[in-house]
Amino acid sequence: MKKFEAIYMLSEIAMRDGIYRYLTIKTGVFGREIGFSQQSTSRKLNELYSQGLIDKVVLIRGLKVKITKKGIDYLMDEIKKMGSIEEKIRRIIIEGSVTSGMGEGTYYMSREGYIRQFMSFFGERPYPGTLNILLDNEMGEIISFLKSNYRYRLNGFREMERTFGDVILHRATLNGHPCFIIFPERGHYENVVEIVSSENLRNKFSLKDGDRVKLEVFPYD
Amino acid sequence: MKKFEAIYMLSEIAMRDGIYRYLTIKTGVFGREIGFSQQSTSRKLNELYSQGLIDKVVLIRGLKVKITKKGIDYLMDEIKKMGSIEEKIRRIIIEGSVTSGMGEGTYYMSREGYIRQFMSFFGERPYPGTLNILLDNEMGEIISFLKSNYRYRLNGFREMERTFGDVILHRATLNGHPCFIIFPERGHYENVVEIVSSENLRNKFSLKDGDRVKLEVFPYD
DNA sequence: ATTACTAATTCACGAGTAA
DNA sequence: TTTACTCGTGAATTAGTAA
Repeated sequence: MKKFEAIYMLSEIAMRDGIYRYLTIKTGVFGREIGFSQQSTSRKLNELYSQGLIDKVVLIRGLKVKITKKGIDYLMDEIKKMGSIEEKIRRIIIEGSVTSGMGEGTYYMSREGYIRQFMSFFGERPYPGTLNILLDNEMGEIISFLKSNYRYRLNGFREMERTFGDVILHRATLNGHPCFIIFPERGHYENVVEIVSSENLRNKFSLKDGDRVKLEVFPYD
Repeated sequence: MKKFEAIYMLSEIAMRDGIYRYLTIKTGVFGREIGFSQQSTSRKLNELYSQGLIDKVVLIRGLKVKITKKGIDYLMDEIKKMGSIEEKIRRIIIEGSVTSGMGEGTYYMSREGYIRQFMSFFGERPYPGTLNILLDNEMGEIISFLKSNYRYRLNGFREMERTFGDVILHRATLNGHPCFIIFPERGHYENVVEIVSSENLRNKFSLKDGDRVKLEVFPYD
């Protein structure tokens, strides 16, 4: 039996609380639940048993199984692996360098229409200006991911005959400092992202154009 | 392809950073790494592609793959499942009722030989007495697990012609209050566990014999 | 050189059934 | 009744190649 299949079997037993105490099952019923025939389930459980991953006692009707220490270790390994994958998913690391432009972003982030929504999400008032980061090449993929998979979005509005579009926001850190990364929902095909924070990050970190920075974006937070 | 196999494939891609950016692979090499032939790997990747779980572009030599949003969601589901299993593994819940006996345990936990080791592990001095809990039936399995899978162990010693044996310790909580559960390494076949804490738990919670309590044991902490 | 098709092979699956 | 064995069947795998 392939390792990932053993993990699947063990996790199905674990979810039914067969970890520290015996779980009573019938190969027929259990098999139907996990997608195998009675015979295959019996065979697979015996295989797990002979690998020392589960304890198994045959009863008059049915059997009781329990994951062994070795089985728990086996599961724990897989859990750790999944944990490291979760980290990769939850924390996107992108690098780039500071570029000039407190222009357009500043104008945008001083519109009360956006600020009100921003404050209702995060409870803090953004510094009325953005820090622009020119991303290293090949980061465009990530931008397009962040544009279509977001948690926070500021609705657009009209103000004095001008239309302001929807804006997408992600929690992020710049050199470890909490901030937000924003994109206009439409347009924006360049390799530049804008950073918003309650502070003036350019001053706070004494950033000059061309300085390297590390951004971590948290699309699931 | 079975779901758990798709998860396996996706996690192998994820671990190679094929999450937000394209990962360049060759079906032959990648296949060897993950335990399949070149042909099977090609077939499986195409299957993932037709299920919308990965993006895939064939290059002149090799191909580039990237997990899609759908694939990430798929992985995230599995990660959550593993997280819930981890909880079950790390937190063993047992219930029982208070029983009398500040006797033997008290004598033991006032021996400096044990106290010194206890303090070097946990930095606190145990109250010189134990609270005994009679476990509900069928908990014996768990005791035997905790006896053989421990993190903390106090070495035995000789004192005034008497031999004190090794003692096994686990972090735990009693009704949510941090404490320790102890067993003598040898003997102890009853259905009773002893609880040690820096405080007198019986007084703190006004426990009388027969009162129901909930214990959580953390064998991995 | 590398993917992916086709064909040969294997081995996993489940029906039937003994225990 | 339910497990688990035997065995026929077919799906999955890989070897051989075409593209």
